Amino acid sequence: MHIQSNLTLRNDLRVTTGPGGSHPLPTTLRDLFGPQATECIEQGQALFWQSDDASQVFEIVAGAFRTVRVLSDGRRVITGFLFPGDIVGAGSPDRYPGTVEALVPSKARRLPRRRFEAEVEHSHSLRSQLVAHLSREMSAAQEQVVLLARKNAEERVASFLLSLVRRMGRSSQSPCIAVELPMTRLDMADYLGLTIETVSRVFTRLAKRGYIATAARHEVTILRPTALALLAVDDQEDDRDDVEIAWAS
Amino acid sequence: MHIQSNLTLRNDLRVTTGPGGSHPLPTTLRDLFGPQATECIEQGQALFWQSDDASQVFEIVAGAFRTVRVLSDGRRVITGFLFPGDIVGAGSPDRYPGTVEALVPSKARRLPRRRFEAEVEHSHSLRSQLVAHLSREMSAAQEQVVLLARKNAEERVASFLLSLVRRMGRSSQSPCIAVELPMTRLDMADYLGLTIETVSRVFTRLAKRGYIATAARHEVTILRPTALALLAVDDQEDDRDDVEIAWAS
DNA sequence: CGGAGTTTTGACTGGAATCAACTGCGGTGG
DNA sequence: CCACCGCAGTTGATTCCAGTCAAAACTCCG
Repeated sequence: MHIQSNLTLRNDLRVTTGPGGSHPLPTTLRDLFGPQATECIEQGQALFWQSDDASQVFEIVAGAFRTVRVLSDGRRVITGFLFPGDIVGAGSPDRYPGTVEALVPSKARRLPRRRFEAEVEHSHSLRSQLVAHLSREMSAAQEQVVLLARKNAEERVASFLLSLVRRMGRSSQSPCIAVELPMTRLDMADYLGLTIETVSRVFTRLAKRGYIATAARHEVTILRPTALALLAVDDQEDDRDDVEIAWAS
Repeated sequence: MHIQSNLTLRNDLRVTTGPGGSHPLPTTLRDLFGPQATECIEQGQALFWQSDDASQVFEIVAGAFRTVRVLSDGRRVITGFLFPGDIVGAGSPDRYPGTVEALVPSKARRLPRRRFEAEVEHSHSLRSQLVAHLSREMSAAQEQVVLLARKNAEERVASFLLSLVRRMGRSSQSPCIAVELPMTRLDMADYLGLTIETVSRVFTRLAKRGYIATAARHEVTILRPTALALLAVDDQEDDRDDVEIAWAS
């Protein structure tokens, strides 16, 4: 029951403006989106809505997104943020579990779910990548559960900032790290299970203590990463043994 | 293309807990564990520990388990409970994300992960079941995120009780439902992001209002399921279209 | 400059945590 | 049998962290 449709699926659409260049064979999940057209999503626009038929899988190409759930009485929860390279919709065979909205003008590619699944079906490597992908999503969700169940406001914000650093990757290995915050304070609050006021207060408190500096509205500089990591508690306990903490007063 | 017809398998219970029925072909993930020996795990004993090499996959046969994470300073979080029929360890290719401990004397079967993966590799049907399984785990985790981020103590307890009813299955369709609680108040508290005292207070409050009755220590009767469902808010918003809101005063 | 939306700051409130005492129950053994 | 213990759970008094309400300050626009 093998179908050697790799060639037919790739068609002969040229890869347009992709940062990746040529794609001889889909060796990663991302590569599957190579031939797809890049769509522009303006700020606030949704990629898809909660409970929609999950008929498409998306790759984020540029910008940033939030995944939103809303309770019947209006309470809002953001279950995650999406950044370039992320794939969304792969783990929901039925309905999308939340609405995905662009935080800033963004770009994405889409693939019909049947195409995505067919491709994954053909390749052992892609299959294990998919499982690994779902596993990573799961452990992120569990980390969030720990944060919401047992961390206080400061610990939540500290964990959040560090997770952003980890995902966006620190460019230089300088002691201070600049982090872009494409989301608003409200988005952070709804992600961290806090209010906008509490998030704001924690930011100023951390700034006064010299842990961070809030340059522009949507940018934070982390001045003392190790101190912040202490605040964040066990933030995803890697068994790193290079703990080496700087006890600067 | 041949994509359809992989959804034909219904996930839920067929003849389970039968003492060693015949297993002609593994058609469900559970069937894979059929030939394995059933191990007895006594109360408090762990099936595996957080950060252990995830070299085994388990099927819960009898009893009940909790999945525990502990922060460095001792704060405890229970990320989930496991009941007969559940499969655990399938979604963690690397390390187990938490410690799984028996709440009561329990039984389980184990399969080496390589065997599990090899079997799944052979069968298209098992593969899609695995994805469905991971997807269900994911949506449970997200439901927990919503609960922890935005629900108050009463709503959390109400949601919890209803989720137990949903999982254990109401035996009779009588208006009142007896639910067994194999876990202690502390377990519930650590699952719901509350303290033991708050859980206790909410139980008595719900009992005084006639929503539930606490018969024995480890048993609750739900007297008014629909009232409790209202309290639980949007508890996993099925897209029921019989919304029909009563705008009483 | 003005106006709307976002963020910050302040005063006060409230719900859950904390601290502490008590109850009830099951087991154990005198 | 019952006195004793220990544990799980309940109840009460008080505290405190984050929420709420309100207003001011800042930004980004035209």
